[in-house]
Amino acid sequence: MKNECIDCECVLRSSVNMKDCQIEMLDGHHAVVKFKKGDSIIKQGVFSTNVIYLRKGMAKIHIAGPSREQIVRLVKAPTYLGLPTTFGDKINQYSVTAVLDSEVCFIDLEVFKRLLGENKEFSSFILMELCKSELEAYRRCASRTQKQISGNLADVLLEFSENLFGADQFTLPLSQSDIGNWVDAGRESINRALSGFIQDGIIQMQGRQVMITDKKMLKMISQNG
Amino acid sequence: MKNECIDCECVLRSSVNMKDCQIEMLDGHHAVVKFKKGDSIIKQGVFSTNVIYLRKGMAKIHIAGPSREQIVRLVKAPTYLGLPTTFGDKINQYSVTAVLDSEVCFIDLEVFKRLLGENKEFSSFILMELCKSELEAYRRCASRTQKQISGNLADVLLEFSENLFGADQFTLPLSQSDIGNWVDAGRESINRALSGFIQDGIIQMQGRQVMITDKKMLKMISQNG
DNA sequence: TTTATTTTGTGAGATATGTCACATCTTTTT
DNA sequence: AAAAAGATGTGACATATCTCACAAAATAAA
Repeated sequence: MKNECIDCECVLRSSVNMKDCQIEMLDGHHAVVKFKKGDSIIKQGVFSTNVIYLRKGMAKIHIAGPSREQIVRLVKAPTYLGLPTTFGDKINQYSVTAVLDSEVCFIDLEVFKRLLGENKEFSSFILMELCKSELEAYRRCASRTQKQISGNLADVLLEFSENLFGADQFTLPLSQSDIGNWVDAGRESINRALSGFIQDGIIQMQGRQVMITDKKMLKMISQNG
Repeated sequence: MKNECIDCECVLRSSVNMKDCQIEMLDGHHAVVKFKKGDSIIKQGVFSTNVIYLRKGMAKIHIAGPSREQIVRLVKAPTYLGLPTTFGDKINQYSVTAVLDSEVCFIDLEVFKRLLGENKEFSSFILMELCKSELEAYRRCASRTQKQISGNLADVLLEFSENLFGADQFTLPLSQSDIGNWVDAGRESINRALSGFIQDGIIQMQGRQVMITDKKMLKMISQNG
């Protein structure tokens, strides 16, 4: 188990020069856990003293809204999760659920904080990540409310294709109902919009397998839809 | 001009032990500027090498959406602005416009970064701020889309009353049109909802002066509206 | 395999908001 | 002070989505 961290993307990913003693500190205070798709990784409202590093897989971040649970973001490994828990009361501020089989590293909060203090590169890396998240949140907010369903659905498909999977063919990790929840639309509306895309020859589907056949059109719809 | 920073909330606010040399560094690389309400403080798309500290006043953060400009947040002093500009290409990622007469401190980006690196307390303070922002963005996202107009309007009024002004009586710093833009509603709908509130004795208005007379009801509407 | 449970596919009607159209008022500019 | 620009009321109508209702598939559980 010793020196597991040295090879972990957790460290590499931050492209940070960790000192040996810092890596050892990590090694001594973490635990790697596997989650199957559908498993809950972080539960909103629960006390926690860990930062979570998603090593492999994909997860949805969802938060309790006034009337129902709402998906606010879909993330793929590698990435940190649960950072907002670090401040204040150590209560998880949102939930995270695996949407693909995933592997996760629990890092002790105190160790994480100490590392932030000791390693400038590391802390500036985390800072950048947070900036990007905030920006993304703003952008999505503006985008979602200004487009109608087909536009938002196009966005989702493009996000899968370009960011999450990096391929024109992929298997949807979310149900239509979840997609609807994510983009603020009803499940039925998503279904109809999806059917429309198939009809128009923009995508092909068999089960949850999606193949984008007319990406240009999809981008068109994403922009003016 | 020397040692202006020592008294500035900019430093106090971060409740950080700045070394004298660090404060001097700030002193040498900043500029205080006043903005009248309506003035643009940050323009999206423009190159910038400054972080901005809002010392006094209030401002709206807005971002270009696919079809129009969208207000994503309203902030009051004291707070930092434009942090996302720090990463990447130094292009402002959103716009900020004063909604009240404001006072702003432009801090050189490099100096700011150096400070982050040198002062752990400072960087962890900024980190916390970013975490909070991200969370707030998620919450608002979930909230806005799950409520209808009266609920969102109630939220806005409560936000003014509790967070922004800390009083039950205040002057709206935004036009109804802006409020609508902020909560994803048409100007007309906001107007009608506002009239409804007045009719129901929840608020009183004369011009943009608002007085909340039935806060309980307002909170009710905020929750189940 | 059989039985539950969760997803997906579609229709028809209800509705909260958006949109357009004007008529005041206010505030700013000239 | 006059003119121009912007902000606010308010009505009538159009419409994109939601909601409800059911049936068929697909998945998971027993």
